[in-house]
Amino acid sequence: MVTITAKGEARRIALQDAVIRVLENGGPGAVTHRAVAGEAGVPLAAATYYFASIDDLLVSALLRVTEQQVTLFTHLDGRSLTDIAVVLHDWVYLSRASAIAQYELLFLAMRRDGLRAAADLWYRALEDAIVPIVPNPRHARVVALAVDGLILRMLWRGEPGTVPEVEAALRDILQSSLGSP
Amino acid sequence: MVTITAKGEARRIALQDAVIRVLENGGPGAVTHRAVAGEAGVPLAAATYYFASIDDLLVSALLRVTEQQVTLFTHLDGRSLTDIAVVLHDWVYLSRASAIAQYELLFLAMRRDGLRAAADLWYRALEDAIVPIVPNPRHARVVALAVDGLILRMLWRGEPGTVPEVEAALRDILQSSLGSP
DNA sequence: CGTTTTCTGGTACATTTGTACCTATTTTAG
DNA sequence: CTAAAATAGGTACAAATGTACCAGAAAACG
Repeated sequence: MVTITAKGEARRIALQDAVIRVLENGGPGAVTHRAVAGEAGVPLAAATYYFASIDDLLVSALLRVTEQQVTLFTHLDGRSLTDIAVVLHDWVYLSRASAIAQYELLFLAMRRDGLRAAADLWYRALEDAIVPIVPNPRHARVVALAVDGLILRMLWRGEPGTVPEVEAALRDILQSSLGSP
Repeated sequence: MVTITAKGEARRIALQDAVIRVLENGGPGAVTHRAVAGEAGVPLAAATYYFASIDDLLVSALLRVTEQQVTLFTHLDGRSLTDIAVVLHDWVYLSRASAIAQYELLFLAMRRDGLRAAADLWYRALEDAIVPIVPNPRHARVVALAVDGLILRMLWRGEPGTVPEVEAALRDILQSSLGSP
């Protein structure tokens, strides 16, 4: 019978989180069984025990951050623009490792079919979070594209760097498609 | 005295191009001296001779695609929207390796200072190509963000996949900021 | 209780990697 | 033409990596 112990699950999660941290520091190339095990503070065999291949490790860890971000974005329904700016700002700058890992996922998904579903989830969540704010679906799509580009720019340049600046950028993006609200 | 032979330069370029192809197939992790040398059809020692470290190889190859793309985008000045759509479409789908490498560059630039300048070049070229089309600078910034997001989506999803569809997407993006042309 | 499965932690090994080194050969400069 | 520099191509080796294996501890379960 297949039983899942709580302790085992905790270690699995610890390993997934370690992958994210390794990803932030050294990029996808640095994600090795040994590096992840060391980061998680578990012996090497634990990493190979819970995740047979290095791919399992990547897929699992990146599915995890995707889930986290999807829930983060789906809870933005009735929020104000300032609240959204705070969420975006905190995600990019305070959870930078997750944010970077998230986009590394998108690129891995270009090559690995196992990640397609996760990447799709991300795109859908982004659009779903925007649709209630921008009723016109065609405009919503454009806004989603611009927000995607904005996140990339924040990750790379560090600007806009403050919550008010992020809010201003979001306002600029939305204003261009709010001619008929 | 430092002399640069034409033959040597040709091999250097062949190696840079090989990096791009390896990057497309296997991602950054697959870029090894041996893989690149094999892809370029030169012995291993040639790769280590022209590029001391693997980092030199990456930086050099990615600077190359950046240059190519920058010249591609800066020549769009007076072109029609259809022409721009063709350029974008062909770049993403026909030079897919270059396009992917280009974005891998942006991610590597998050971690390596040696790539900051190249990544900056790319962002600047994208904005400079848009400014003549969208006079209002604030709107131009939003359009640049949306185009960036559009490229990402094309790379990942393969849609919009045809030139007319790309043109339609561009038109949607521009329309939102063309209230006063 | 015992036993069956799950987990732990350690070690070993073949493979791949970066890199250094060496000797011919070709190209350039004077 | 000659000497020097640049390039070519081969090989060797230490380090790192994925992965398999094993014996013992802990937990689950009848």
